[in-house]
Amino acid sequence: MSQKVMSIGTVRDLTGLTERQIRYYEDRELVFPERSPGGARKFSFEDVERLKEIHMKMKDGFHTFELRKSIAGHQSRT
Amino acid sequence: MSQKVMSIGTVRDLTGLTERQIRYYEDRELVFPERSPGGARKFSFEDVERLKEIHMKMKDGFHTFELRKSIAGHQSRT
DNA sequence: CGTGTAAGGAATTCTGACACG
DNA sequence: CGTGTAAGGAATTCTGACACG
Repeated sequence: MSQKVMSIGTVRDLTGLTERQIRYYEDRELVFPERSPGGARKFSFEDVERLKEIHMKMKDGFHTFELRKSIAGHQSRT
Repeated sequence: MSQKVMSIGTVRDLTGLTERQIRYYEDRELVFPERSPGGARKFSFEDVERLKEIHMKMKDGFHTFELRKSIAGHQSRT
């Protein structure tokens, strides 16, 4: 489940988020997809769950910098 | 694990097969990937395992039409 | 039969920017 | 701050065909 295998379009379909939101959450260091040789983002099922969780918190009024702490602990940025 | 989420390039990397082989095995009805709106194949982790199994059998001298029976039973073509 | 390859096209994804608030 | 969008380019995938054996 932690294997990075899906492209952003698949993640969009699975989470219901827009590509823009997914890229932004990555920019805010809330998720850490890998990259294909060509530069395309690759996400895992865990990332999908994490993104769903992030979005719910956002709807509850949290900001990205706050979530970076509360949801932290999954993976660092090795 | 049965969710169709990876594109053929990812499957290529995970199985070590060539895209040509993967497409051929689909043509021979040994795996049944879904399609994205644009026509791109989408595979599941189960498909990846299945493809590895297929390739091992092939190396043992089996032909695709023989494998369609022996490995059958996973999924039909609904 | 199973697989390689060149060919041309179409869909996918990427980044940086401007916008609004 | 979080997200939408138009812009241009690059990487990915698709199909049908010719090839060899």
